[in-house]
Formats: sequence, C-alpha cells, structure tokens
Amino acid sequence: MSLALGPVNKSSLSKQVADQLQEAILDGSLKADDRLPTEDELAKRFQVSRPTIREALKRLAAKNLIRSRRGPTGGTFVNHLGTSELSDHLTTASTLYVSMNQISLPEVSSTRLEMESLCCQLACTHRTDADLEKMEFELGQQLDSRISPEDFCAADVRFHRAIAEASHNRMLSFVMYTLIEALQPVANMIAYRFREREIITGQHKRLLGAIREQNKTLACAIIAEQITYLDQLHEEAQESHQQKQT
Amino acid sequence: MSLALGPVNKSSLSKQVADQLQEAILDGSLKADDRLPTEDELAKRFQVSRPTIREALKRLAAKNLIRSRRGPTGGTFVNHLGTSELSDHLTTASTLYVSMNQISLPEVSSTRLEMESLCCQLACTHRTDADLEKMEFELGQQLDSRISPEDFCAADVRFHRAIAEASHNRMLSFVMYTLIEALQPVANMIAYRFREREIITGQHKRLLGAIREQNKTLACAIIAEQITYLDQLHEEAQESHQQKQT
DNA sequence: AAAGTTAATTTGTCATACAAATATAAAATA
DNA sequence: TATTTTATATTTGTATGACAAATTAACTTT
Repeated sequence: MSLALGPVNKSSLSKQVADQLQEAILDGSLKADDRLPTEDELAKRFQVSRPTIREALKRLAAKNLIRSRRGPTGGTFVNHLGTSELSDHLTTASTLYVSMNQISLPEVSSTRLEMESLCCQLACTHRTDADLEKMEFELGQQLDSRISPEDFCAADVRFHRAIAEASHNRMLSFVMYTLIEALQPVANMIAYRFREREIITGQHKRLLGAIREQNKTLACAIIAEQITYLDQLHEEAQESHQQKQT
Repeated sequence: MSLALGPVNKSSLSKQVADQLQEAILDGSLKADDRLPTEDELAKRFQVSRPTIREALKRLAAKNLIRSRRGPTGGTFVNHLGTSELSDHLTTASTLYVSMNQISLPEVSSTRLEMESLCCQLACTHRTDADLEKMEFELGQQLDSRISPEDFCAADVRFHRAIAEASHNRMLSFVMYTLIEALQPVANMIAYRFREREIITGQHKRLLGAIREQNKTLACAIIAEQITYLDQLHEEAQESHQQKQT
C-alpha cells in the first residue's frame, strides 16, 4: 500500500485519502478482512489530521467497502463484497434513481422481462437440486396465508433472486438484484390484497415446475405473464388514484 | 424535513444522521438543488457536534447525493441523480464485485451480449438524430489515430453508453452502465495495440450504420461479433500470460 | 461609474481532549 | 488451583474550539 500523497489535487484532502484507500482495495493491495492501520497511524502517514482521516473512512464506509470495531483488537477492516453485501448498496442506488428520475414502470418492467427470461432459460439448463430446494422453500413461505404482507414480499424477492442464482451466471445475478429491487414497490402494493397473492403464488408454482422440467419456453411464458399482470395491476391502481384526486 | 432524532439506535451518530438525511432526499422532502442548512445549523438541530455532521455529509457525498461549495452563497446542496452521476458509485461496485469474486469473463460478456443486443434493437427503433450525432462524434474521436490509449478507451465507453441511451429506456441504460464498466479492463488491454483498435472502430462504424438504417438483425450480429472478438483476445492474452509464467 | 478593498459567511482542516467499547493481563476470591 | 473480578491498554466515537481558504456582497476610492 503506497501511502504517499500524489500530485497536487484541488479536491478535498479527505476525498484524496478516500480515493487512495479505495484504489488500494481495488487493485488488491488491501484484501478482504485486512486491517487498515489505526486512524492515528493513517493520520501520521497521510500527514493529515484524524478528523480528516475519519471523513475519508466514512466515505468508504458509505460504499460498504470497510467496517470498523472499537477496542484493542478492533480497527477498520476491508469488507467482503458478495452479492448480498452489495444489495443494500445497490438498492438505495436503484431505488433512488428510479424515484428521482420518475422512471416509468414500463421502462423497468420491460427490462426486467427480458432479463428474467434470460435467467429462466439459463436456470432451466443449469439449475441444481439445491437451487430447486431453495425455490421450493420460498414458495412454501408464500403459500402460507398467515404470513404478513411484509414477509410475503421478502419471500417473493428471495424467490426471484433464487431464479437469478440458478442461472449460475454471477454477473447476471448481480444485475438482476438491481432490477428485482426496482420493481419491488409495485410488488409491495400487491401483497396487501389476498386475491392477487394467490395468483402470484400460482404463477410461481408453475414457474418452478417449468424450471424443474427444464422447459424453457414455458418458463419464459410464465415470466411474461407475471410481469404483464403486474403492469396491469399498476395501471389499475394509478387509475383509481387519479379518480380519487378528481 | 423532520430533524428529530428517532428511536435509540446502536449505530453511530453520523450514520443515523446520514440515514435521516438520505431518507429526506428519498421521500422528496429535500429536492434536487435544495440547500441544506449550514453545518453549524445541522449540528444544533441534530444535537451533535460539527465533525459528526461532517462525517454524515461525507457519507452522502460518497454516494453522490450531495455536493458542497464554500463561501457565503455556498453550502451543501442536493444533487440531481442522473445516470452519469450514479456511474461512479456503480463503477466501483461492479468493478469490485467482478474482481473480488473472480467472476469469469464469459459470465460478464455473455450477459453483456444479451443486454447490448436488446439495447441495439430498441435503439434501432427509437434512435433520434441527436443519438446518431453523439455516436458519430465518439466514433470520430476513435478514428483519430493520434489520441492516447486512455482517450481511446474513454471514447469507446462513451460510444457504448450512447447506444444504451439511444434505447430510450432509462432502466436499461442504468444497467448497461454497470456492464460496460465491468468489461472495461479487457477493452483497456486492447487499446494498447493499434491493429485491434482498427478492427474495433471498423465494427463501430458498421454498427452505427446499422442503427441509422434501423437494421436490427445486422446491429445485433455486429455486437455479437465484437464481444466474441473481445473474448478471443482475452483468451489469447491469458495464454501468453501463462506461457510467461512457465 | 468602475475598480479595487474589506468584511462576512460557509466549508475545509487541525489539535486536543474525553467517552465508550472491548480484549488482554493481572489480581482477588472461592 | 480454577474462576471470577478488576484493572488497563487500545482503538474507534464524539465534542470543543480555533483557524484557513474560498467566495460573495458591500463599501470605498479613484
């Protein structure tokens, strides 16, 4: 890890420090679970004050790149960056992006339709028994009519994530996590209505069957059916919302 | 904007403050270009010290949610969150994810192939004159053999981004930004060899033509050709790398 | 009236001190 | 001796106060 301050930069010191540390993590000088020097030590090496170092560390913490603990064996450590660790990071990004730019649902759902179809095709080919079990488990959760709408939603998210994972393409899974989250507000809405819950779980049941039998065409058709159905519900909800306002 | 500290939370104060401010941005209490209170004012309202407030602000700055300027008319402002503003954020996430999880290039490139084909199809339908101009401009940059490898890469990224934008589906563009970045290391490698540069720009020229003429089939074929070509180069590079080691 | 100068405001940085958490080692107790 | 308690050192978390740097607005001078 090279800790010399580079050429003169107009940006703030804390940003410069953060960028250098991030660089060190990115190029592998700092590996997962490595412990950074203490804040005092960093302050000495970078020739800046501790508050400045702390601001830099908080920037990295916001990106989930590091974690800190107090105490003698504590300190600041480099995080593992798995799909799940990235998901809250991505969730805020995608949710924010979708909400702040008022991206229309068709834009989201059409993209998701294409991507999830791709997932299903790959899943049909590559799904393992473990994948099927995971999907079965989440489906079981959804079938339980006693669970709360929140839990239903969470199980729904996990079911779709399981499909993504079953593709055994980690890049595709990574992207799908973003899309699943972005469509979640609509799914949340649905979870409060029991009739719709039955329809969704019915689709999931058939989808699981199709993937088990490795029937790509059928699986894609069911995905299309579900997303079209969600679009439709969203449209209805918006209409009734507009009626309320008039 | 509600500035009361919520229920007791074990997480650090700076994180709590950051979360509340982010919430305010997310739910629209703080809109783009709104100015936050001064740091002293925030410190008073949240009943914490200024360094703590600053740590919180740096967390949000790391996510590109805010920007700050000094001076009487300065202060901290809420950012617009466009695709490009998010790209920093996403770039580190995707690059890190790919490198830390040792995701194989086929996983990335196969995903990108599917997604970019989709982009091309939509771009053929929806491309405007402005889209075509943008692509032409970036292609022009690439044709100039005097530019540095770094500039060539940057122009390449912008060219592919322009294709994504031409789809006029913001969600798809958003996702594509991630994938383009993730494949960049390979593209970087190529930029240092002039022969390959010519081949790539040739493909781009034909691709632009296909999109102009709205020939979906041709456009997709060229994308497939390019990505296959990149995979091949990567494979060769790895082989020669292994030879060196033996 | 135009130009330069000063003052005020706000973020950026620093120095120092103390609080809180936590692991280790020492000491007291059963 | 074994176990619990206590002290202690280390490290992050927070607070206070001060000054520097940037930048705008008002004022003064030519």
